[in-house]
Amino acid sequence: MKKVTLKDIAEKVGVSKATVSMVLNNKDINVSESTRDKILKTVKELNYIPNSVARSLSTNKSNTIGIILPDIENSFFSEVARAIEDVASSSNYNVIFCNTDNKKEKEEQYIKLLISKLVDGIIFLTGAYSSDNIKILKSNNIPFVLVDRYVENPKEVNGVYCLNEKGVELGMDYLLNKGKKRIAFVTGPMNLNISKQRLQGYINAMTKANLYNEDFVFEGDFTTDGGIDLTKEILKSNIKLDAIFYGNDAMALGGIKVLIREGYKIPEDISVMGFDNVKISSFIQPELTTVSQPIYDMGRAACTLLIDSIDDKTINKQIYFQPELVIRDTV
Amino acid sequence: MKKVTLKDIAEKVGVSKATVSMVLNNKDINVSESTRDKILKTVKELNYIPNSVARSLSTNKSNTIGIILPDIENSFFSEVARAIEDVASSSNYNVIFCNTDNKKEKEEQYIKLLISKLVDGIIFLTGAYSSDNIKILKSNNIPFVLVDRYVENPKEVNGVYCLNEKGVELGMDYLLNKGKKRIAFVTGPMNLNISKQRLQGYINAMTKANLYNEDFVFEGDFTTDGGIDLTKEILKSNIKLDAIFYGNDAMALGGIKVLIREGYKIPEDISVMGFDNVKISSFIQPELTTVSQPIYDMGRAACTLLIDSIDDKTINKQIYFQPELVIRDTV
DNA sequence: CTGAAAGCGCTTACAG
DNA sequence: CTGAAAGCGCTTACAG
Repeated sequence: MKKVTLKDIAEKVGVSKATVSMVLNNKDINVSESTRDKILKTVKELNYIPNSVARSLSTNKSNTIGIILPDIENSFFSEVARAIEDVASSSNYNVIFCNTDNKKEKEEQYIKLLISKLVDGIIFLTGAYSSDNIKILKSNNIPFVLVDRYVENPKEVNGVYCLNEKGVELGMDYLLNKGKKRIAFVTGPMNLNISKQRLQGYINAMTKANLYNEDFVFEGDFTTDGGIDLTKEILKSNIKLDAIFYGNDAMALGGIKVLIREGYKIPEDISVMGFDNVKISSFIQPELTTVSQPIYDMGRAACTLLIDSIDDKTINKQIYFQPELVIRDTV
Repeated sequence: MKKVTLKDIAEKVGVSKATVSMVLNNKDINVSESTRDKILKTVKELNYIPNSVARSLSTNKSNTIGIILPDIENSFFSEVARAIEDVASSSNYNVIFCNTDNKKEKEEQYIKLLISKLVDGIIFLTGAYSSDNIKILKSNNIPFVLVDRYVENPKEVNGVYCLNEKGVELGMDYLLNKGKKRIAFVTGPMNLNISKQRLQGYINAMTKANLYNEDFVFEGDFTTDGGIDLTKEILKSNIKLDAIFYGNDAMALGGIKVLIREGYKIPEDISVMGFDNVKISSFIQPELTTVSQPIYDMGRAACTLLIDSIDDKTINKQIYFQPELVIRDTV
């Protein structure tokens, strides 16, 4: 059973491939009604599915985009991925996803693979603090947009970000207003810009309140398991604390678990604040008070920006989203 | 800045494109050391990235597979997706993912799109109870494997499944042994085979124990929000219950939330059992007692089976995984 | 209103 | 050990 091609249907109808191609691509201003109808009918009859690889080769456009992210299992990234696929598919793009586990080498490998597959653009959530891979993207002249995490010179690349520093300040204001003084902060991996920004928000607020003490800062890794381990350490250190502000929800989830297990009442004995507003954060009990990033919107904006950028390669834009305080039960 | 092609590097080295192609594809048994070295050097120098679309057109192989699933945001599916991408990428395949929201039309649309992109195979997690789309796959002679959810005639297609009926029986035995008698069961959407199988496990166990009462069965939808709504209804119905067995963890999460909010102590006042052993189920407090499907392993097996099937289109195999009881804190 | 022909960038027999 | 040529299935000027 051979695949049916343009040629087959051209022959059957008795026209040239060019004509068939034109009607299939809606460039049929110059094709008579009758031949168009015949062509369309035959396409149905033979169940013709165009070979878009061949199409890509001649048009130099694949109608697929790539998304490079640390781990699709992480609900932050899967929400971004969903948003991206939603707008991509409504603009007739498919999306290839790639898990890097924050490894620079994997990122590089995937970038090259995607370029070789002629993807029309790439959405890049980098976990490696390095601009080498950005250079590869640039030198290959492929449209791309960064999301959430950026490296040097953000002004020179398309990007979608959240105002992390401000977000943490928002959360801190709330904590401070509630009378919390001894507030610990658990950072993300410190090679990531977003970790630095969030920590900066904490430092700003604590300094302003004359409460800053660097012993209250703990370096985490943005994972739930990391949140568990670090919280155990914090408890062991015997520092008396009013609240713990986790640099993201994943760590806060781990933290809450340890706290409850150790007999702490939340928020009576200790308050907990997260960051991200991942879906699960409202599924747990007590529901997590957190700072929300508009994750889905950010993904959507990224994909829209990418597609604009594919259509007009000169675009170079940065979009900043506002974080918001989400008051629930843990403070 | 034009892209560099095979021709460019052939010209620069002073050989034919054929020769370059051969060394790049490791079919260079017949190429002299010296020309091979020269070629490899030039490839590096010019930063040559092969155009794999052109390659696909002549080899009729794209080295990409498609995965069609209801929603990548659902952690069950994102875990499967991660497993698939892991084995795919280690075998040099990329993966395109498609969200269908359980809509048959979307499934069909994506299948056709993927076929037109010449994907080498498709992993299909269908949410629609219909074999029409399976027929399209078959008639196009494209390798595919079903995961988790199947339709008619499973013997005729590649598939990876979990023994759902047995899994629920496992959970029921545990509940029954703990002396629970008034056990409610919340099903998934009843048009899915997996929902029927899980319900059947419940019916088997209850009937055997002489405890079956159809008033204890509630039809859910596998979502957390659905779990919330349904649990409220169950409480309102005033049926006295020892335990609720939810057809999947997502619904159990919603259920636990409602129960706690309404003042029930788990497991003292009422026990809760889930199904899936999704990652979050151990992040909540109390940790969910559930029946685990080996999700990651199932994804990995599916992708391995798909690749085997791509290499040898005659393969037709069904793999069944054993569920396991995971005892934690909610029973 | 329609067709012939070149081209996209590869791979693969085949010939020498 | 290497090259010339055909072919994969489309699209796109160009000509008429």
